[in-house]
Formats: sequence, C-alpha cells, structure tokens
Amino acid sequence: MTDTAPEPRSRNADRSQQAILEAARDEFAQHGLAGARVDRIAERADVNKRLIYYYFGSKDDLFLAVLEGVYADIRTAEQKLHLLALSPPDAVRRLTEFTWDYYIDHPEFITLLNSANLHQARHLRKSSRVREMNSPVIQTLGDILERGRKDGVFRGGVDAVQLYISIASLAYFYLSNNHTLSAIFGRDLMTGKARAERRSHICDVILGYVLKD
Amino acid sequence: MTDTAPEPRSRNADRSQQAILEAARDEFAQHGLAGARVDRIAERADVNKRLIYYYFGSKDDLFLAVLEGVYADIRTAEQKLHLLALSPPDAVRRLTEFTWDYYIDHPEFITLLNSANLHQARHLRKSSRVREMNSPVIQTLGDILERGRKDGVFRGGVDAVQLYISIASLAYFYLSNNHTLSAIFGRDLMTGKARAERRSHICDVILGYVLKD
Amino acid sequence: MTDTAPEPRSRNADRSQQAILEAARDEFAQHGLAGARVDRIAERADVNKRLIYYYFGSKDDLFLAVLEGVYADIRTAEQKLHLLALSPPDAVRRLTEFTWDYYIDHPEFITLLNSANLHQARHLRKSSRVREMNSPVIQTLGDILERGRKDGVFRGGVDAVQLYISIASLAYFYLSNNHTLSAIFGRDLMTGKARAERRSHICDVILGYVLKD
Amino acid sequence: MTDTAPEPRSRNADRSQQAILEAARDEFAQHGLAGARVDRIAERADVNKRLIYYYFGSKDDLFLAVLEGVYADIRTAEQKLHLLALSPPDAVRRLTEFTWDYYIDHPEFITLLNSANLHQARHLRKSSRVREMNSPVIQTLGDILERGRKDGVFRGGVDAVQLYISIASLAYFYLSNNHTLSAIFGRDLMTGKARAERRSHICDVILGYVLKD
DNA sequence: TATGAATGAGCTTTCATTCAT
DNA sequence: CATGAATGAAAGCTCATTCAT
Repeated sequence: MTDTAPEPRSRNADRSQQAILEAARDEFAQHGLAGARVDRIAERADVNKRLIYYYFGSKDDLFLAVLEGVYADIRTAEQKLHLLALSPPDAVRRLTEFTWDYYIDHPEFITLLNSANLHQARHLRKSSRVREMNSPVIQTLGDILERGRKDGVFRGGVDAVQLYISIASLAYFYLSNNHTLSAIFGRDLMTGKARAERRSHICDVILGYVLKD
Repeated sequence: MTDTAPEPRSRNADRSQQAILEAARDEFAQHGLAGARVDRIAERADVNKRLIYYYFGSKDDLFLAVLEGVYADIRTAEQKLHLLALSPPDAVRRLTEFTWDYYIDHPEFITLLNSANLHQARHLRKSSRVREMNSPVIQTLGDILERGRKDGVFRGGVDAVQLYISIASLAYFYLSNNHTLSAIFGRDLMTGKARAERRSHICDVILGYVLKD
Repeated sequence: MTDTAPEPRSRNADRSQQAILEAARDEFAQHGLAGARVDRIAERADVNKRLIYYYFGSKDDLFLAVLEGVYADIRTAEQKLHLLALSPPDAVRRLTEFTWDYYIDHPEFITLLNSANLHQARHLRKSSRVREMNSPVIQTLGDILERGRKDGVFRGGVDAVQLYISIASLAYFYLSNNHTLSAIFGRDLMTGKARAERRSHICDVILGYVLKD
Repeated sequence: MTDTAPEPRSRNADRSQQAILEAARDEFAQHGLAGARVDRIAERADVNKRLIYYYFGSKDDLFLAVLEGVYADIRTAEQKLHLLALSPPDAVRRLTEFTWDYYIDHPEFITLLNSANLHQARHLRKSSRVREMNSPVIQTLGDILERGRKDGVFRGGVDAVQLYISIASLAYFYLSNNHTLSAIFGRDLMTGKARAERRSHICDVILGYVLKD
C-alpha cells in the first residue's frame, strides 16, 4: 500500500543530504581533503553548516561518504558494459575506451582518489561498503582473457588484476598529471585532438599487449 | 693544496637552506600542500620557523622550490642512463625499469607531483627553471624508436611523448593508488613479490606494444 | 503589556557587535590602526577573537565600522544644536563652543581621525555611508553667515566650509597636539584653567573674524 | 693645516647615519610609528638593518632622533624670519604665511607630530634637546603683540602662546585632516586654488582677530 | 529539521632585535 | 664600520566544530 508513499518529512532531508554530498564532492575534488573548507561546502550546498555535522558527523566522515558515492557510481557504470556479449578483443577494447571516457566525464573521480591515497586510504579501510563493492569487472575480465586465450587470439599468462590496473593507469595518469605534463612538454594535452590521440594510443598499447602476435 | 678551501661564510646558510628543503619535501610529500605544516617543517629541519620565510618567502614558494628540486633530481638520474649505447629493445626496457625503480626509491616524488597537479601546476607554470628542464629523454626515446623501426624490430607510428607518458603511467598509477587498489582488491600490492610482478608486467606491456609481431 | 518584548534571537548578537565596536573604538583611539591589537579588542569586549572576524571580516573593516560610528555620533549631536533659532553671532559662538566641548568629551574622536588621515582616508573613501553623512551643518552655517551679513553684523565673503574648518582647527589642534605643545611650552595645557582660557580664546578668534568692525 | 682635514673613517659613518635618519623620517611620516618597518627603513637608506641598531639603539630611539631633527629644522627656519624688522601687522601676517608654507613644504612634519602625540609625546619628554629648543618665536611674538597694542593697531589681552597655537592650528588641521575633509565635503582641498584660498583665509582670520576694529 | 552565534586551537606570516663574524 | 644569519614573541587570521534554541 504505502510502497510508493512519499515521506514528506524526509523529502527536504534527502534533498539536503544529496546537496551536501554533491557540494562536498566538488569541493574535495577541487581542493583535496585538507584544502577543502566546510564553510564552502555549506555555501555550495546552500545549507547551514551545522547541518553537515548533523548528517555526516565530521569532515572526514563526509569525505568517506563522498568516496563511497563515486565508487558506487563507477561500479554501476561498469555493470552496464555487458562485456561478455562481445568478442574478447572487442571486450578489452570496450573496457579500455570506457575507462578513458569515464575519467574524462568524471574528472572529480581522479582528484578524489588522489586525496584518498594521500591519506593512505585510511578512509576506505574503514568502509566495509567499498570493500564489498570489490569490482566484479575483474571476474569478467578474467573470463574474457581466458576465452581469448582458448580462442588463440590472446597471449597466455595475463593477470586480470594487472591488466585492469594497467588499463586504468594509462588513462588516469595522463589526466591526473596533465598539468605538469603539459607544462613540461610545452604542449596542451587536453585539446580535442590530443585527447583523441591518447584514447587511440591507449587501445593500441593494451591490445598490442594482449593480442597474440 | 687549497682543495679544502676555507668554508665560505655562507656555509651554514647553505646547510640551513638544504635542511629546510629536505624537511619540506618530506612534509609536503606526506601531507600535501594544504596539509603540510610550516611548524613541522621547521621542526624537521631543526631551524627556526622564521628562517623558512627568510629564505623562501612563503609556503607556496617553498613548495615550488621543492618541486624544482625533485624535477632536477629525476632529470639528472635519467641523464645517466646512456640509453643510446643499448639496442632499441634493451633501451626501452631499461627506461621502463628505471622509471619503476626510481618511483620505488623516491615515493615522495609521486605525492609531490599529485599535489602540484591538484593545484593545476600553477607553481610549475611560474617556474622557468622547470620548463627549461624539459625532459631531454624524449629526444633520445624518439631516436631509439626510429632506429628500432629501421631495424625492423619496432612497429612504426609510435609517438615518443605518448610512449614516455605510458611508461610513466604504468608505474606511477600503481604506486600512487596502491592504497585504494589494495583496499579494493583485498590484497597487498606492495609486497616484494607483488612489486616484482608489476615490474615485469609493465615491461611486458610496453615491449608487447612497441615490438613488431 | 508587551513592553518588555521577548528578547529577539539576535539580542546577544547585537550586544556582542556593540561590545566589539566600543572596545575597538577605544583600542584604535589609544594605539592607532597599526598599533591596535585584535587580541586586546577581544579582551576589552570580552568576546572570542574569532567573533570579531565573524562579524567584521578584518581589522581594517572593523576600523571602518568604528569610523562610521563616531561620524554618525557627531552628526547626530550637531543636529541637536538648533542653530537657526539663535541670532547669527550667538549661533556662531554656540557652534564654536559645541565643537570644543564635543572634542573634550570625545577625545577618541581626535585620534581616530588622525589614524584615518594617516592612511589617507582610504577607509572612508570606501564608505558610502560616511560620504552620505556629509555634514548638513555646512548648509546651516552658510545660512547663518548670510543672515548675519544682511543684518550688518557679519563681514561678507566668508566661506562656510572655510569657517567650519577653522572652528574645528582651533579646537582640534590644541587637543590633538597637546602633548607636544605642553612639552615644548613647558606648561600643562590641560588643566581646567588652561582649557577654559582656550575655549574663550577660540570664540574670540572666530567672532573677531566674522563680526564686522 | 689639518683644520679642514677630512676624517675618512667617519665619512661613511656620517653618511650612513644621515641616510638612516632621512629614510626613517619618511617611513615614520608615511606609516606612523607602529606602522613603520625597520626593514623598509634599512632598504630606503640602503644600509644593513643591523646598522640602524648600531647607531640608534632601537626603533623608538630612532623615532626620537627623527623628531629632534624635524624640530630643529623648523626652529632654524623660524629664526630666519626676522619678524622684529617688520611692523606688527606685517610680522603677524608673515608668521602666519610662513607657518602655512612650511607645513606645505614639509608634509612629513605633520604626520610625525601626530605620531608623537598619539604616543603622548613620551618620546619628546625623554628629550632634553627638544625641551631646550623651546620656541624663541614665542618671545618675539609677545614683543610684537605688545608693540602693536602700544601702537593702537592691535587689541589688548592677547596671549602669545594662544595666538601661536591658533596660527599653527588653522594651517595644520587643514593639511593633517585634508583626506577626511575632502571625503566629507566631496571636494579636493589640495588643488592649487583651494590651497591659495585657505592661505588667504587663515591670514584674514588671524588678522581679523588681532587688529583693533 | 534547521540555524545563527560562538569558540579553542592552531595556522601562516611578521617584526624588532640579536648573534657571530 | 659593516653584515648575513638567525630568533622569540606575537601578530592577523582561519578552521573544524559545538552551543543554544
């Protein structure tokens, strides 16, 4: 009966929480954990600062909540890839392109992860939610590699975790460090052309590696 | 005879500046720019806090000085590789292994770069010194790729900058993000064994890519 | 019945702001802008130092708020003089005596103005409030001078602004510089007798000037 | 023989001291005692900061030295007026115009005096030199007033000290407070025309007062 | 559920001054 | 006579957090 019954009391509550989370995500992404300001988060979210503490307890806990959110988001997106419906080479390419595209579309993901790692992931280790979210794509990728090997198109002995990390590496580092790289190489790595070249290069590297000669 | 030249009057000055730089490098590496504390830097360097401002002007400028230092260090180390004395495949492997080993030996390099990028490299852009330090290894790598292609061992069409970034990517990301990755995959990525595997994997990926089938 | 209206929620806020303003006025008057200490202001006002920044933003802005306050005060007092109800000579004498008495009763006004001028009134120029407070007494004084001239008791060609400044000058300088003057002339200029003589002298000078022979 | 022999050792010493005094005078005039920076004084004087302490002991003592200097200067200038050679009205006018002109030419004099007074002249009271410099012009002015009265051109009962202070007041206040006055009256009081008008007005006021009807 | 007022601890930076040569 | 190196104390200001309603 009351399945779809809206709970009027919690409407604004949900909205406030959501607004805080989004504001916090942007603020943490932009300034890092230490550089982020609770005041600015309240301002961005257009809520009273006290409310942040009411809902999330502390700046650190809020940061954790943000991290859990962005992790859940990328897992959800991975889920929709349906890699098993593709041939092994296509699946690997698809995953590689998806990874790049996702980072491009969610630049905050990168700086948030960097912050988490600066603090030695002490936030994540506290979070059972994230550990349970353990990427199911690893299992899938393992299956694909195995099938490819059986089909005679993939080389053998490839560890799914290593490959998954490598795929992420090639996209992540370029975007995460684009400012210093651009400064050092004296060329803008974020023009449309440069990005297309990188995307293509990454696929070449990954497929050049997994494909049997 | 005058080998042991009389200590110049600025001897202690140099020592103080050096001590500050090292302490700052560690502090910034550990806590990021915003999280670093000038007090702690003074304590680590065993100098009066005021002296930091006397020599470096501000926290930001000190950060820049640290960045310039670590960049100079890695450039110096790259210079000693003598890649041109090796066959193209050996040279690429050597560069790849060097990159990994350097990051392993200088973990502070990674977090410092992350901090610099969080702030959109605004520090680096102010530094003509760094821009002039523009990696000469790129030129070398280009030559190697060209020679390998002529020898018929390397595929053609490989951009030296892209390859250089990819080599760095595969090492950097693993180390930079090892905390979150370890948490997510539920296994310690920094054991001796895991590191050896990664080192080997990276070489496989890079050589798998550049070598002609 | 509701005479003793319920304390509005901001009651304490107002009280705190007022306490800060008063404490700041005294501190700035005593030590000048640069010599004033925010810590001391907090102590004098018996509020947390942080609250000063919460309400006033910065030491400079607080100084401006103080200036606006003392200007508003003297304008209010001038308004109550009802000069137009007096004969021209009485009105001029009244204004002159009021000016002297006001400075005597509000010694902080003088040092605050000196501070403002040391900083080239950059605070005041930012304040539209003060500019709008443009002394209406000037208009009144102009009317009085004109009437006196028509009555044949005042000399002609007297500029109201010049006269107003001169009236202020004769009182202000004596009080502002009384310390150096006392030191140089080797006599205490602030005894009751000395003050009475000065008050009388000022009236003589001003009236000796405006009155027709 | 060696009457005019330069003392080489003290040449630079004198020059340094003089440079410091001038730099300090400007710095104190510009920023007040509390706002002045010893570093800036050293910079302005182009001497090592340590030298300031070597010669003057402390910031406070340096300020006193500056004060003594500017007092000596104005006394010297007054001495050259030869007021006794003039008719009483001319002498009074001459002194009035001199006072105005001197303040115009030495704006630092005004802010320095304000600073001294802010600190309740505690510096001056320590200085026997200044007390001994007790303005001899007072004596002269007294004589002039007496002669004028005997001549039947001046009113009687005029106190020389009061008159001297009034002459100074009318010039000093206008210049000292010109920034706030300009802001309030919304007109620039320092244009050439405005200054000429003030100069003339001051003479009118003083002579209007002392001259017998 | 929501909020304006308030705070203690600590931040970066400044400053007059002294040390050592 | 002159100076670069160094410092203790304290300045203005910030920040995450809590109180009171």
